[in-house]
Amino acid sequence: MRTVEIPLVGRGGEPVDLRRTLSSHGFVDLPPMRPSVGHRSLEITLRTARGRPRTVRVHAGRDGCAAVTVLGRAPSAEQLGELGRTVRHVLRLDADLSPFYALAADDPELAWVTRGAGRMLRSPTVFEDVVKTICTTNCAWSATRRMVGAIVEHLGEPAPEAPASGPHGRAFPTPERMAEAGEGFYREVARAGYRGAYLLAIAEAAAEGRLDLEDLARDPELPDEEVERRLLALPGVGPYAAAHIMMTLGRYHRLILDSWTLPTYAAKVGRRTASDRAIERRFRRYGPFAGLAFWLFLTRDWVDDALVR
DNA sequence: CGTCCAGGTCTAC
DNA sequence: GGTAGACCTGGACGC
Repeated sequence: MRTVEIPLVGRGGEPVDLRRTLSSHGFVDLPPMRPSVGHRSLEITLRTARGRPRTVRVHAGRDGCAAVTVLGRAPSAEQLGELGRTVRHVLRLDADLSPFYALAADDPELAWVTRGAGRMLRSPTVFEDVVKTICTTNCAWSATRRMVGAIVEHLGEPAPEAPASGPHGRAFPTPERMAEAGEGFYREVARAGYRGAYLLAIAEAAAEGRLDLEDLARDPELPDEEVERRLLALPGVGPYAAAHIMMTLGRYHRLILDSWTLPTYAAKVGRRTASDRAIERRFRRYGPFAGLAFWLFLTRDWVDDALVR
């Protein structure tokens, strides 16, 4: 047995569109994830509690299920179950989006999301999403890919069947491994520039137990303000990065207002510019889902674009 | 070739 | 609390 099937249903019984989930945001294009052309399936290399990481392919299965197929030699039943649970986490199937869908159903411009959109893909760990987000700040997407690619290629533990080189087939590195890498790696290999010091400081704090990022995902009782405060306290994390990380944490109250979303919104509503306040007013009706509604409004055509990428 | 700036943040006023 | 300037990197531009 190398395949396990996962029902594509949210926790509130709402539908889940796998392809739309695999196109939910740009991180799907960063190692250790790799989407197929058209985003109909996804390869991802995941750590396991015991033994080497394994690469799985997530694709459409039977009867409204996602199938998770382990590449290479067959895993143990225990490991297959573990990989399936991690994929459920990555696909965010434990979230209940039905209250959001109830609001969106009355919004002509967002009613389409109720067919199963809005499930933001997440990394297995908060640490990974924090590192990746810092690698998106103040640089072009090509630079983000270079930095994250180098981190995974040189520091990530490979699956047994991984290719000899390249970033794929390797799990995202642990904080310990990223802390060991040292300044030289971030400067000369990842070419992360001034971000290197931020990444190193966060990796060291997490490795030494001074910082528990995973707690942010584990504890739903933490108020949004407290989560945001802790994120802003991290070196290299400002308002944009905190809002983006909070979205990966399933906290959608804040809108991501940055140099891409503002002009994109303006273009979609046929204006030259758009103010933060006007956008916040437009999406206020979504309450705790405002940031998610805004994001989906901007990325509606991403699935269609994926067909021609 | 120099300047600008990309899915910003930090520090110093 | 709000606002300049500096900041690594490397493509995209203008000259």
